[in-house]
Amino acid sequence: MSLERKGDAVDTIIEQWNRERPDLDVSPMAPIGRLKRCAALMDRRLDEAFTAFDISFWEFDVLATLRRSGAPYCLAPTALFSTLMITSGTMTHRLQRLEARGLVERKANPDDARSKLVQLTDSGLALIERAVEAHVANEWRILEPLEAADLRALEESLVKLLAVLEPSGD
Amino acid sequence: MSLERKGDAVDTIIEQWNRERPDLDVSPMAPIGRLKRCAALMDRRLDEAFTAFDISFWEFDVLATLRRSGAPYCLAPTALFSTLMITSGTMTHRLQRLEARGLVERKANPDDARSKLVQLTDSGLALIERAVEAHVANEWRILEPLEAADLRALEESLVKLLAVLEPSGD
DNA sequence: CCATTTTATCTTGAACTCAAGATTTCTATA
DNA sequence: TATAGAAATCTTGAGTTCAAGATAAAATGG
Repeated sequence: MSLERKGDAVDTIIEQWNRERPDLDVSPMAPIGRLKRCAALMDRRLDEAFTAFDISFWEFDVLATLRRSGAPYCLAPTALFSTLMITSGTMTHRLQRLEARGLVERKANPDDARSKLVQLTDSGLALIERAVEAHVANEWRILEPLEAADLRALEESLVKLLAVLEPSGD
Repeated sequence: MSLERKGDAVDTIIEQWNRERPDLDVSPMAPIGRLKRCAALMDRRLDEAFTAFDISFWEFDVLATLRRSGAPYCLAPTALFSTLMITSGTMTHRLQRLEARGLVERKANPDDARSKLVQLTDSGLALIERAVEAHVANEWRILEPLEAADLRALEESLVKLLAVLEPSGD
């Protein structure tokens, strides 16, 4: 039951605060600090799959959003940057890069002249089809060391945390 | 037992992939996607506490690392950027900013002329003492909607995930 | 004690991001 | 149908980050 756990980086931080500021109860730093650290380490692991395709995380994100929207793999910029949690300016920049690489193309929106739709090119589609396979395989590999029960518990915990954090919970 | 859960953003993404690429088992996207999304949303919430002190997240991070190292609140740059998971170049830039704001100062290292130690100024110390209090209070506030048992479960899950991701597990 | 290697840090240049403001087009309504 | 307000996007400028290379000092092995 009470297995001794070797302290990780977050344990060290909390011990330091307890020594320096015993007046503060910093226990929320445990889940929050680990969340941040897990996310940072996870990003690095995920990036490894993308470099094999010469794309970065954000390029994958945009292409994958278009791909999973279904044929004809075409969305308005607003739909993209809302989903991706980035600003419109960042979206403009990303689209320029992707268009320059020939992975997406812009076309007039017949219903709204304010926007130019973004569509996967054949080349972009071919790339994302292979990249997403490698990405998912990589995710399986990363999580493989976790016991099935632990993975389920993690999933369940994150569902509850996300529900608390989602803007809809304002 | 089987309460219906309203789908979140990650559920939508997984449903899309299942429709578009039924050949792929994308179930690892559930925990990984939520981890990323939780981390992004958490960052925003944490930032709110810092803006009240006119500092950004990275400024807090550096000052806090110095503060919790204990008196005399003085570390070598390498110790700082290793802890903070950033490159040396980024550290140089951050230190220049913090020094310009009068929150840290540089002093010769008597034991190693290659490094100039970084130390909190009185002003920097005063700032971080107040900022960390606000930060911890904010963390309590953010997690407060979670049931105690759920918080414990989350904590436990993240410990296990972090153990899998930490570089020591190479 | 000298040459080599390692360590610590800084410099440089490019990339990515955001906030705020500008532009163009749509929408509702008087 | 004008017109004000809303919406979609782009532009601009500044800030943050990293990778790679430069520099200086320390440690190591004869």
